[in-house]
Amino acid sequence: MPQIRKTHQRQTPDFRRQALIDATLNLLAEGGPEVATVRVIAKKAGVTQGLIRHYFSTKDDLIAAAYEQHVTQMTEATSAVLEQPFRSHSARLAGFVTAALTPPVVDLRNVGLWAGFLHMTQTDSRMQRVHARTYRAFRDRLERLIVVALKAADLPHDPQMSRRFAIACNGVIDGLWLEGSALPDGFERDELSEIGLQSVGAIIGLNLNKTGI
Amino acid sequence: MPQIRKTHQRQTPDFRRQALIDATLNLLAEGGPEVATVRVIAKKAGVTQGLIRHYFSTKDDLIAAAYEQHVTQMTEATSAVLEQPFRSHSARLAGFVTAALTPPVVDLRNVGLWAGFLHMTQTDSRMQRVHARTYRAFRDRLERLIVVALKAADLPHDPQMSRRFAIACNGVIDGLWLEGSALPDGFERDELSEIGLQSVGAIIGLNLNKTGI
DNA sequence: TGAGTTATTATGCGATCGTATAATATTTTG
DNA sequence: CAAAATATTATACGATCGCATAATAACTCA
Repeated sequence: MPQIRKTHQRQTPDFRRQALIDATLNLLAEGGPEVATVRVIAKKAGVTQGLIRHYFSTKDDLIAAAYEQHVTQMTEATSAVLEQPFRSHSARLAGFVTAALTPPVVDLRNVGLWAGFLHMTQTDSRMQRVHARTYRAFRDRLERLIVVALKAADLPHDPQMSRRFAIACNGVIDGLWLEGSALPDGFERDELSEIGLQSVGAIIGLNLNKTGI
Repeated sequence: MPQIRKTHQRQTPDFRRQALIDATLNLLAEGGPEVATVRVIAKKAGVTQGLIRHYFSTKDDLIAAAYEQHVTQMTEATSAVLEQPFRSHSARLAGFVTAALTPPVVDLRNVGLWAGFLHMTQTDSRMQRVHARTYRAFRDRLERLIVVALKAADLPHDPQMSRRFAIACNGVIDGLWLEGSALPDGFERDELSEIGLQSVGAIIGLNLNKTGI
């Protein structure tokens, strides 16, 4: 009986979509938009370039899908820590800040993606909406944590102040995230999150450094 | 006498080089690497694309020249403030931090450029050297300012500690710079620099908020 | 097992990419 | 004012871009 040589294997749509999205994100993170061409993406995903059109009506569609997944994943990676119990509201806030300043959130890959997506989020309206929504979700969550921690410590707080606190803390966190991700060897282990806790604590007037868990 | 129609005007090499570099930076900042093609750059500079080859041996050469000018300009914009006299060493440090967190250093254009250049600085060895040199120059200057301010305040300091302080403060500054530039409407006037002074002060244990000039 | 479904490959098209070279216009100079 | 120098334009080439369509292979199910 003749040996039939399979040229390829069928996969489920979900599998292929995911492979294409992953390849897109990896290329975008490593080489930026110029490198992430349809042909290179397809090759990295282990398919031929025609298949992209079969799953995404256009390249921009694939990019947008990849962006949506990336920001969702980033948000979840930071928020997951809040599911566990904490000894105090301060510790809860500290845990959140620490998670945002620790791998896998702090990662050169994520900075590369952030840079690669920046201009698109300023131009493409679809990605603009996703960006705005995600940014506000993170900051609002941070603000709620701050307010609760201030209340528990019997410190004064009002809406205007807490909003400003949240903006400031968000800025510090983003900055440290940027620095730590872009310069992996620039900080020692846990140094980044310690600085983050100290800074956030200084901004809102609460000591977060040794709150335990 | 016949009307002779000039098709173009000659310009000095410096003028054309500068026009090409400016066009490159503007396009890179607004649209990223994909938009900054030789044809678009030439058009924005008011010349035809062939002229690029006349002044730069390759496109990468032009990009590298543009990057070099950009980082130099950024550094100078921040350091210029140190030329003026200050009432105290703390005020001097505060002035430096404030300058780094105020326009024209804080600018959406600069973030766009930073994002556009990121992958190149990770890949191209020439741009990598420029990046490393500039980053260290900024951080070292910050460290010297911190050490002097600590000494003047009779606070303890040692090499290891001041290095860590400089890294941390640099991180906070970069973060706030990023946040303030990318979200121009997210902060009120002077809010960013105030947060920066508060955070840097908290990190090194010195009150910088109302040091005057 | 054979027809139907569709995932996948194969191939081609027009546009644009960076680069190279020739032609031309402008300015300088002897 | 003619000739040399060179800044600038004009044009072309091969490679690659995103996208479209046809051909083929793999799987499903009556």
